[in-house]
Amino acid sequence: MRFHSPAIQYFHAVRRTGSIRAAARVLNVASSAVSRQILKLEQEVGSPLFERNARGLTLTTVGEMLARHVMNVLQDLDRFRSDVASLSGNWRGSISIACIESLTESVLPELIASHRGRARRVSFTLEVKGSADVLEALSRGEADIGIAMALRHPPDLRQVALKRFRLGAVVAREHPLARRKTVTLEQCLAFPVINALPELSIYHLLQPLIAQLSETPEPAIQANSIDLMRELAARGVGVAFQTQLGIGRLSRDSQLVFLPLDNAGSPVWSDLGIYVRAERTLPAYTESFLQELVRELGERERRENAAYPQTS
Amino acid sequence: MRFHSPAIQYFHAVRRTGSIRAAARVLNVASSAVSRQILKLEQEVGSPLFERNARGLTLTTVGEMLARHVMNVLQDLDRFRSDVASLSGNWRGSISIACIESLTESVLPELIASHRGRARRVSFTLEVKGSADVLEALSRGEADIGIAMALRHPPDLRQVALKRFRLGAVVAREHPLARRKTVTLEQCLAFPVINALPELSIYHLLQPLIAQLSETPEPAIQANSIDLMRELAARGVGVAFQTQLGIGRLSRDSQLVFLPLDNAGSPVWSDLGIYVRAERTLPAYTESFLQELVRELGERERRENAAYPQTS
DNA sequence: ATAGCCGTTGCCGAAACGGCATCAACCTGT
DNA sequence: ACAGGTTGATGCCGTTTCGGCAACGGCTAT
Repeated sequence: MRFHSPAIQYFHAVRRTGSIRAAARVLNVASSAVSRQILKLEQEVGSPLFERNARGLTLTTVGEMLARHVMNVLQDLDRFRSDVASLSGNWRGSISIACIESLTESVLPELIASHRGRARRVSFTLEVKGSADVLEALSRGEADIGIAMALRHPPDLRQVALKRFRLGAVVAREHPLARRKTVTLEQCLAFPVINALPELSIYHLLQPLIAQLSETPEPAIQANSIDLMRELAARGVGVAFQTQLGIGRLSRDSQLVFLPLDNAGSPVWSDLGIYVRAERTLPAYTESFLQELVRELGERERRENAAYPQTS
Repeated sequence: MRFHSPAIQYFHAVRRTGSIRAAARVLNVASSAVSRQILKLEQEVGSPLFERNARGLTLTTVGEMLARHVMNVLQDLDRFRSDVASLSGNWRGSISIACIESLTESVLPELIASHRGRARRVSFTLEVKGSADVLEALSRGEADIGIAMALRHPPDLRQVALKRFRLGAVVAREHPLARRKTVTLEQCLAFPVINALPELSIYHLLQPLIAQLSETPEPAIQANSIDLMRELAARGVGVAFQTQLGIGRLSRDSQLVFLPLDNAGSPVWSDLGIYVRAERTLPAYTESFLQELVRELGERERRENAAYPQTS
């Protein structure tokens, strides 16, 4: 089903790999063929699409415009293909998800397992990144669905849903704070804390609050892995900070306790956004999974806010 | 700038014309070439795209899916082209509008004249149709912007804006009703009325109200042209019904009087929708005009509702 | 039956495509 | 400064694809 000019796919491959020869290797054709198609494209557009650097190619402004168009075409072609396939009962396809680490502990595994139980023919590609990288992967067409902290998103992305979860302290069951219902930041800083490094968005949520405090907390542990921070907290090393999304299993085993943060009487929110490329219609199977994802996150948001009502 | 496989454009032409030979004439190629490209497409999709009837071709279900994809591709290609052109200062393009008759008297002419004054390189194609036909032309990709009565629109269209205007009676200056501020339907029916035929949406707005009345009005004049009905009213033939949108000029000359309809104390609304194909990003110059259109209609809506406040 | 339109097919020349070998330009490590 | 590797571009040539012409069979309306 290749009824689009080879130039389109060649251009797409060159953009992704950043090199004509690398693209040729991926495409299993001679590099000269790729080079010629790119030259032909540039001649027809009437403007160079790449800047020829010594080490590979970089998109020009016009090139980026064409990249957008080509991405729209290829993604819509995918949708068309899946539409045709689902017509003959072949409900199959592949969904690529880019998300931040908070989702990996319980939300995504459970959701995908349940979805695969119903639709075996849908395969998944999962990539864990920082929030900014999630949005960029989405923009570059390397993922279908993105889940990230709700930063300001570029206009080529569409925010499908926005869910807010309470940020809280995570401590071991035996920790002195474990009996409280909520904690303030000051109370936490009396103990060793496990801080997030700046590459995690938790850092940017907490830093302004810490800066407001008079005393500077003693440095304890800094890490860039939510998973690692959680395991450290479980072993009583200190107080970690995250949303309840990431501690489902350990919390069930009663090893960890989640204590919502109380910042001068008001909760500290962590906003999670679900994103999709704006200029795109999703294949039916992707749209279906997306709906489940939104529903599940909404359900968790509701449950947590019921468990820890704002007036506490 | 033809970097898409000829099959795409051939398919598009065949879908529009409904015949291979007609498409070949439009494309200035031999019919055999078109036939072969269609056959090749069907082979690669693995399913027939057209039903070969004795008199031309009709899309199959798969064919309609491909038509959607091809429309997305070609419309997005247009946007890309205009993006590139506007980069080098060539702000040019063409906007195709399908709208109902109410807009032709004053809204569209003024808006287009003013827009052309600023952007000479943008050309317009205007087609006046019934509301249902406006939506269909939009779905079929034959228009960029559609203005129609706000019916239930198909999911492949996006309602950019919804403006409501009061339906009213239109009478000549000398008409006995002309001194009133508002009128009821019964008051109008005491005089000869100029009815809309069912192909006009005004018919469907008024018919339910007329049906509620005890007496059946005597038939006077029925017409399917808003323009004609207005001119008849101006000559004192009877009472016509429409929104104030269509009587700008004659009203300024004080030949016509607009009397908002009062139906048991509440106004009769005529909802006007502005539509665009959903799976599409508009070229910058089209988007720009669309914004002006929405703003202008919003302005008129505001002005009229101020002139005839609901509590009258 | 005839004339006209329809889509399809065989044939052939023209254009486009891809592979191979080669070139000049550039970066990198010594 | 030099050699080795990598980059994209180009000339040559066989293969594939495309498009025009003419003819064929199927269908409709007169």
